[in-house]
Amino acid sequence: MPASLNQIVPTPQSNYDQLSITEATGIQKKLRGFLNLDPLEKQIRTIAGADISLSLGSDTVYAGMIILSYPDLKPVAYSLIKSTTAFPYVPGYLAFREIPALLQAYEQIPEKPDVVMFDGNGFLHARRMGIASHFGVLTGTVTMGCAKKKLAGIYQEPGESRGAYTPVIDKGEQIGFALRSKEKVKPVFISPGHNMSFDDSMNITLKCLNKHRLPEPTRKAHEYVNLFRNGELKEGYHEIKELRLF
DNA sequence: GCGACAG
DNA sequence: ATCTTGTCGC
Repeated sequence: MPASLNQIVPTPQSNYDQLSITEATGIQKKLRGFLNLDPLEKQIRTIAGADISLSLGSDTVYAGMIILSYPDLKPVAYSLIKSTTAFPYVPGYLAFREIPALLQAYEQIPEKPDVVMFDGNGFLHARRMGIASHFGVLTGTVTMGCAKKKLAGIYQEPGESRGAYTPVIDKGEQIGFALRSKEKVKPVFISPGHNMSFDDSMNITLKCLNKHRLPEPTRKAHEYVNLFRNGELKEGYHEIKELRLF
């Protein structure tokens, strides 16, 4: 992580497991000062989905990031890492439980993706520092969040048609969107993580939707980490061979 | 004190 | 998140 940040937050890999909630809150408040939500200027060529798979009653975590071409959304590579976590799941502090392993998965990717979409929130957080924003500030990358449940704020139910969305507001400030990603399903919650705007997060998400409720990046990430946990995929970085029909 | 509460 | 079978509905 950037040298300037190394002075104010502990190294995720070695020190997140031992933090108290009070200390974790302090770190989130410090990181918040580095958050940038300016519009994304460069064009997107690849987007990654990040997720974790866990076994019940085990501290082992199967983390992974799957890279897709954009806007084609074809899987081109994936990075898998088996690790452990000691920090418990506490609403509002998901980053401290999942980021150490996700950082390992990210670091072993030779050609970094232009955007990383997390299975969780970014700005849509009580202290505006959900896992997507936390990871983004730590690594200086472009990130966003897509959660299956609301973490904070209030919102009006979006229209029933696919693509309808409403703002999620907290303390008079917009912190994200509630999006009907598919007809007749509960909405998903979208928010920018770091180095992109609210509009960017919504536009990117809409381009990543197909027939499913979850956008392709996180849907594929979830699929891959589960295959990894079941032993059907191996740890490490792997490129997906282009399927040639002749 | 009460309700909410990502994965 | 994960544990689990069938089942209801588009």
